Amino acid sequence: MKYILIAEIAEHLEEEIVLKGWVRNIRHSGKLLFIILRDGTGDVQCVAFQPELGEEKFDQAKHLSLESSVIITGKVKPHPRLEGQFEVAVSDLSIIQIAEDYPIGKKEHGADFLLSHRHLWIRSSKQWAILRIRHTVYYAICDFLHQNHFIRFDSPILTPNACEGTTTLFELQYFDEGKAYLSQSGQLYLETGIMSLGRVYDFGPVFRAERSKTRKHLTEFWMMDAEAAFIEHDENMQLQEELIRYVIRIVLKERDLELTILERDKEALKAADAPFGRMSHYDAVEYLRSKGSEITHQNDLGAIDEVLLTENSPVPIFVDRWPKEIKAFYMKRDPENPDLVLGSDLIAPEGFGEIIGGSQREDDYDLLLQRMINENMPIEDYRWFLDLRKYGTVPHSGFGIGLERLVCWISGVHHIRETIPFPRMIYRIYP
RNA sequence: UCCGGAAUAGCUCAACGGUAGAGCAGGUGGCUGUUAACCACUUGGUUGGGGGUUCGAAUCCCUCUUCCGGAGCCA
Repeated sequence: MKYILIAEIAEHLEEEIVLKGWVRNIRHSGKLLFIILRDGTGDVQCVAFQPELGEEKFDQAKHLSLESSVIITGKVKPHPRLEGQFEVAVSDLSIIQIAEDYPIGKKEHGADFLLSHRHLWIRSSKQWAILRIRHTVYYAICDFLHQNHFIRFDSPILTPNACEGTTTLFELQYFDEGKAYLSQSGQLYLETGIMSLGRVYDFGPVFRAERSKTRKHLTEFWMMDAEAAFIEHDENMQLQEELIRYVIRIVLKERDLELTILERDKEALKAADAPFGRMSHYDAVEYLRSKGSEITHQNDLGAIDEVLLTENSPVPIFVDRWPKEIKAFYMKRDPENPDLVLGSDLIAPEGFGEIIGGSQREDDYDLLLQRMINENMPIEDYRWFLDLRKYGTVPHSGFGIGLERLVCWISGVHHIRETIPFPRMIYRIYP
């Protein structure tokens, strides 16, 4: 008898097969018994009929609890009521383990309880769907970058300095070498990579010890940083747009069931696969003020501003050419206005907010050094970074995507904590 | 860090100064097509900790703890 995955069940219609998995739900009605079996690749209803399975096995099956692990043998049939679906007529059943009382019930639970049981919560169908979309977003990003000649270049997680001096770092003692820090971004290391490989990206966990407490923040999250030589500001935004639209198309194509489980508005997602909006920070501020925001030309966009900006836009919007005071030291000044930098944020629609930050980088040694001195950065620690501007400097640009934020927007999930297997937040590190 | 809210059965909640209760989960039984199945019966409580007011506190007051929502910072 052939052991198959539920994902492959359509290929085995009218065949006797073996499934191995867990009991998602069980109901019985006299001599009939329905088991919703899940095996990680999908769910299928298995139907046992007492006269066919035998009294002893049927009685055992009746006492299966939620999440018990079982091996089911049976014949694949079309579902009598649900078009295009299948069910399994059970001919044999063996129990691996009867699960103890499963803490996560069929009715609703609170956030605290679910987060404390995250190791079990991930089995629930919505969580299953989100994690599968996360996987697809991850590999679609890598696939797009590979097609565009980007080489994976893993930047270190243990670093001697802050990449962007402003935000808070997790600190640890590194043997006898003094303090080390968990990386907030691999970007500065990526800039070294392009001088060897032309186009590079990294993808890994980064850490922010900010005491942020919102549905958009994690202290440990996965970031993809891409960096490319000879790509300038406008091409940089173009590349980001193509990447995001590619990811949307792949998710719509390969994760339709998961989007349905999550009740994601697929039409809204489809509508985002169209040319993105572009707006300078100056124009964005003017627009927001006309809508009643109190933002000024020296401010970053607040949470309400991000919602206001995109509320009538089906597509994400780039906001670029920011005042240099509110952006990082490494961003290149705007040749048309020395008070601005060639940085861009990509703001996702549907009230979601920022998903990408990118910029053309300062490639002139003297201007970069001056900027670092102005920010009181420890120049000696960044000798290696400044060296890049001494030995064959070139115009170059890059951007960083927060994986969980992208997954959150694409899957239409309310809180970022559901988009990573084990979220790390200011007041939570278990499990 | 700041502002707001919450904590009662395993879970989700009710009771708002006078005998702690429901639904779900668990248990037992019933039902040949169920879809968070249904029906009947049933187990289950130091009302987050400490202190106070009161004849009497889950309920009012103080305090601590934990969590949730939002802001700022950012991806």
